[in-house]
Amino acid sequence: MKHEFSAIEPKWQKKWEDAHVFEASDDRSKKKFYALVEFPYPSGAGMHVGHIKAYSGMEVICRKKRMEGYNVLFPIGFDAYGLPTENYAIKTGIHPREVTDTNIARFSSQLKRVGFSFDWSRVIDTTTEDYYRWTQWIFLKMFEHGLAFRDTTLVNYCPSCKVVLSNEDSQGGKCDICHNDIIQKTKDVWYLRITEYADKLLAGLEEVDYLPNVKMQQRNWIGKSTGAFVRFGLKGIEDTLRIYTTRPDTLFGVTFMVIAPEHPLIDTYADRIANMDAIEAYRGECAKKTEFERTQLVKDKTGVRIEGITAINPVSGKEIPVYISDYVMMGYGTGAIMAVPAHDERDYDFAKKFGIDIIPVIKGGDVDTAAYTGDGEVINSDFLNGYTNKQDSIQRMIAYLTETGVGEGGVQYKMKDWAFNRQRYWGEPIPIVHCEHCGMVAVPYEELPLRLPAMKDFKPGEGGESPLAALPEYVNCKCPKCGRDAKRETDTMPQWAGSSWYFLRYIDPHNEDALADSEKLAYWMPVDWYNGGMEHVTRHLIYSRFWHKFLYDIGVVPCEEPYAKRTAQGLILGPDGEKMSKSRGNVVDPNVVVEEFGADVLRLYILFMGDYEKSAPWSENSVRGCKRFLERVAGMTDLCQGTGESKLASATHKLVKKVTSDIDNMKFNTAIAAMMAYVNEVYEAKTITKDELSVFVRLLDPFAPHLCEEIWSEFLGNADLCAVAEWPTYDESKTVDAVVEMAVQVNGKLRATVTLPVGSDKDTVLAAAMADARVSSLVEGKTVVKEILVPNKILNIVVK
RNA sequence: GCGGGCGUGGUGGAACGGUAGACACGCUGGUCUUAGGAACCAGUUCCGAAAGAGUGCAGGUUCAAGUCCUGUCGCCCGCACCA
Repeated sequence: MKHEFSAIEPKWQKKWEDAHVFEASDDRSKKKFYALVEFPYPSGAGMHVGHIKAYSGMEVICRKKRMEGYNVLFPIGFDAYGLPTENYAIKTGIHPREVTDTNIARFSSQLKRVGFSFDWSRVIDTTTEDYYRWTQWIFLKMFEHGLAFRDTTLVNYCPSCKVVLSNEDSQGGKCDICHNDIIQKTKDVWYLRITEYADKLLAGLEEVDYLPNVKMQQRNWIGKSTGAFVRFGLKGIEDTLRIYTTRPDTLFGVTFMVIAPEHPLIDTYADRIANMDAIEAYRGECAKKTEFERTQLVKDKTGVRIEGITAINPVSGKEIPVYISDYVMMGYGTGAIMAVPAHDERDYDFAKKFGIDIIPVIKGGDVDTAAYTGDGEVINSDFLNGYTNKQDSIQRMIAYLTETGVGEGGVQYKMKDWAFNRQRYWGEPIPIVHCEHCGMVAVPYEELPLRLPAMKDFKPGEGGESPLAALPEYVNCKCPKCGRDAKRETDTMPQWAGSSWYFLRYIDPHNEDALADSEKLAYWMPVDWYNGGMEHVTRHLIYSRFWHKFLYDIGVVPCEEPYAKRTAQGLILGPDGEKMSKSRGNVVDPNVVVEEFGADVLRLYILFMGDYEKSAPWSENSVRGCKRFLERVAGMTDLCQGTGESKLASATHKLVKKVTSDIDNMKFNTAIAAMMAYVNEVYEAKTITKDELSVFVRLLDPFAPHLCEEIWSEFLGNADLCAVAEWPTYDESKTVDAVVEMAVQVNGKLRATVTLPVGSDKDTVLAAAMADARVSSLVEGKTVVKEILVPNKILNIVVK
């Protein structure tokens, strides 16, 4: 048989579709397997080989699970709201609705050409009314529970995209969409109170099976620290300066304090400050720097002493100076710190530069040369002297602070509340009405969806307001509560909204009464296995866990964690070993590969490249190797000699065992390598039985399903599709050969190999070993100290 | 700076502490071809006639180390003036 992929691939794709074999059933008596991949953003650039890799792993696992009899849910959809589409629409004048529909059609056909076994009957588009209706519903539930709120604070703002960004979207000080510098701006924005779930998000990580570095990155992002809040008195002022510290045990070592340039203390007491000019000048300099610059310029400490404000150490009563410096951030803790130069490197640098006292309060180290951050006995600290255990002294100090009313224990998170609104058109409208009399009022649930109005000109306003603000018929409305004239919120939700719950909608995508039926949710949730990219770990993955936990708390979903297991695929690099990008011109288009080599080859090669979780460069030559392999597979039909005994019996059982366990462990590359080796054996033996070929075809089917269907049905004559055939099983006792080749070592060095029956005892192996001239010459005349036998593997003779 | 991971042929990469380099690419030679960037066959870690050496480097544990331990160098990723 020849492998004519261009003829057979569309044929089998049609048969799969007609037979509905990949549609999950709601037959709840069957064991379920819910596999999820990150649904694509349907950009104008089309699919990327990276998409194919991201889906191929779960694809193989799902095809195998189906053959093993599971009720498999393997859905796909489109995360279609967002700035790239809107920007493209503005540039070309084509409406984002039209752009989105075109792109979704293109993506769908590309995915189908690769032969992915998605359940197309459940496809989702986050921009459709019957979908975003529920996105808005969840938002209103959060609003109802006080988790969606407005606040005026310093926010990340992208001047180029003209939108407020969340912390997650401004990592590294760059806008996630356009990669330009972001700036800090005070603005009135919508927040989702994700910090309220910080502890739950941390605790939940203990329960789930995620890759270790995924857990680590999330823990890091949440950034929980424990310590204490302390209020320092201010000399001559009836007010206090509140700070956060993780080291309350060093309070006696405080010799100055530092507040962030934006700290409100300065404006509040401006009239008392003698050197306001110098301070204003410094603040001006800081405001010019981006957050990124401020955190990168670590080398040199700068700052200005605030003359006229003196703090009082609440435990020692000492008077201490207060500085402003940009090494303290307004966004973390209270925006003010107590500085202990003896035991903190940053404070040490600052103290050295400004000539401030350095008082050691922990024994060990030498404050003349460097800050000592290690542990040791507490000194110079009154009632705390003599403590040697850090935790004990911290607890003692917190107890003291609490008793005296100047402080208390507390925790801090690096994670911030989620800035949730975007001043843009192409997103879910926020279903809130602003009423002069009632304040912010939710649009009634029964009025959802609040439709995104059709608009011709949706360029963002120059003043940074949403395009929807220019639409009086949308803005002007009646207050749902009092019925008087009111105005609609005109901002929309960020791109991450729709993707925060999409895995729930797949379970019941056409439900009009609820986001999904609760019995169906109980059956399908949680997602058994979720595979996606590492770049989403501190964005989508954390956002969706938050939404899910909220939905659990209000009784909508049956489990606390949405994803039982999370893995991640590595990148496909360009042939030059660099990250694929348009500007480098090293992007490989999956369409071109399918065109030239076929979908089976593309799928197979992507999984054969190397470890699935690691990055690897594209190599067209290796693609050819995979093509050659599939041609040899097709050619095996010419070697197939009916039934009967075969030399390949144990090889076949071994292969079933190997491929089965390798797929479960995402070791696709070694599974494929084992199948290649098997095919090489078949060609060497020049024969394979029908039964063996039938086993082999089913093992290869998840990787190269089109060719396997062809052999399965056209050559082997099976009536049913290979896609629903039974996964082969193996007999452990038949995976062992009658004879094995064993290594013989003398003093740990390989000297010979001997071929012996399986299970040969030590004496037999020894006798065979000594029959070897080389071994016997090395052993003769020496004392044998011991002989170590690893059955069926190795014999090591130790001589002196 | 802190945390995590990784260093194996010309290349991508295999190796429950047990015959290092599976599988594939590339390369070399051959067969068949008008031709081949097609197909097939043989060879391919290094040096060598043999002995030998060999998983970044230096030690250690072990009968046995790519694998475990210590140190060191290099690369990658995450976090980062987080108090």
